[in-house]
Amino acid sequence: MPLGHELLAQRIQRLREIQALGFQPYGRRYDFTHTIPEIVSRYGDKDAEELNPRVTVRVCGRIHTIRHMGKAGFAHLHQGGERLQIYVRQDSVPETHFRLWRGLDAGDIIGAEGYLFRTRTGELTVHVERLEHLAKTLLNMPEKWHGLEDVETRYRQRYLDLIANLQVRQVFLTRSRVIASFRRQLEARGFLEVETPMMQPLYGGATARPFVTHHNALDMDLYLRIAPELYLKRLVVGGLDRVYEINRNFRNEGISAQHNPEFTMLEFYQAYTDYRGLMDFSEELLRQVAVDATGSTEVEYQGQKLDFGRLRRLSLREAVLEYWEDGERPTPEQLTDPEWLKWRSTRATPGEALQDLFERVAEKHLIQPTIVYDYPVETSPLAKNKPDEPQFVERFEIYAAGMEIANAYTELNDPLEQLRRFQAQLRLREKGDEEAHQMDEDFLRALCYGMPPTAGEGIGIDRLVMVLTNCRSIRDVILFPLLRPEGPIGLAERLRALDGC
RNA sequence: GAGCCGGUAGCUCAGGCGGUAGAGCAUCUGCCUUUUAAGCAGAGGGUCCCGGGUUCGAGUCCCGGCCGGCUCACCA
Repeated sequence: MPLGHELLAQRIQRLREIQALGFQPYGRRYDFTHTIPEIVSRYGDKDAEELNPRVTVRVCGRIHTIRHMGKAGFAHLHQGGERLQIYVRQDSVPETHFRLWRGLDAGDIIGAEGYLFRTRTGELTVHVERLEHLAKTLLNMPEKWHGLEDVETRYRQRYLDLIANLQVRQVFLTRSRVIASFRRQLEARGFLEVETPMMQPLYGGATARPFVTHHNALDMDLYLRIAPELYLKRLVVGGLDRVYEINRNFRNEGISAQHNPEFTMLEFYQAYTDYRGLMDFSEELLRQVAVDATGSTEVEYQGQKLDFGRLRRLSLREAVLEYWEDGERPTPEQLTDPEWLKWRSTRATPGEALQDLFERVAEKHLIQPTIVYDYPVETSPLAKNKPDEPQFVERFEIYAAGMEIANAYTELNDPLEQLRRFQAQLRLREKGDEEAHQMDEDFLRALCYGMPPTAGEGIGIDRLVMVLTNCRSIRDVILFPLLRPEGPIGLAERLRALDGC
């Protein structure tokens, strides 16, 4: 009989023993007096005298380690990312409670009532007088020393990863603080949080291939959104001058350490400002997010110090010139010369070639948080032209750790120019570019009613969290990253065999 | 999609040139009333990812597949 089965049989047997002792293997509510983090912060620095007269507490948590020693024993309970030791001795608890204690396993969730004391080695510990059983583990916990290291298991069974690896909990707490910080800051500046369609009859707002789904009752195909942009701008037309949305985008493209098919984006739009205004705003936002998430504007990423205290700013063309490596550095004029660009990229238009050049030459060097501004019009179908250089648009991206983490621009609000841009996209589409924009005539109609001058920005939450938590892979900041199915697990069958259900 | 690396006990990992599969933790039994990677004595536990092939013999060599990681490509 394989161990997995034998162990499961033992644990199932133990359920009956717990019941026979008058406890419930899966208990009901437990009215604790303190969480374990509360105990630690309140009594963690109290010495033995300060714990007299006795402080009685009721605590609960999951057993992580358990040390049985004949007629007594110790265990560490975990709750809320903190741990607390409990001490159970035969002559301090009712007999059935001690028998319950003898049958407890690492992984079980229990409640313990007793008084606080310091052990010989000085560790704050609950001297238990009553136990309660709250949940039985039927499966073995990962090893106490190494924890759960298998990357695949960590992603597939994130619950186990969270139990075994406390740092993982920290990453997701930080992620939550990042999002809360954005909400707080946007709220404070009068931004309204909205929700726009995730299922869209036309997709747009970014260059990407969509997921397609189908609505049965309406018998129509729908696209999972690749961006909320066109809906958010409709709202600005409608007079919601400051709106934002934090939600998932879906892009049917490759998976990598920086790409998950669904990812979380903050998009916000502010009327009556432009991309220069958003540069200043972004700087403030990111500085405060870094502080709220990590306590400092400086964070360490893969051995390098990144400073969100101030964002460096340089134009896309300056970035290409600065990081040029191969052969003779081009002149600024050459970077806008279609003939020169044609020979330096396989892309069809001068603007695409220039951006291609930027991505190849400069992107990987942009380690410190940096604003890169003024992008070619060909790659930015929704952004407003620069008045003095119409082949460029008022657009910037923010880079950190060599990754693009934000994209912003002065929004194109001229419907006639928008129509021309859509037509240019349609021509690309006809040439087989699946990522080119579709014509969205309702969006065009909205612009025809007049959209105030507006600037908008999207910030990739996952990537920003990677940088702030020193994670190398986007899968480490997404609780359940997309994986191929693992195949049959076989647990249901084993449980059925053991329980006869 | 391509290249490289990996998959061995519940977990973390060893297994030299092909010869009946190992450790620590966990589990079970006994001892142990302030331990903390508790300790001591004993025991059980394996579809070596799956399927073919070579061989007297395959965890090991070859081919195909599955799953994952990394690096590219694409992308944010």
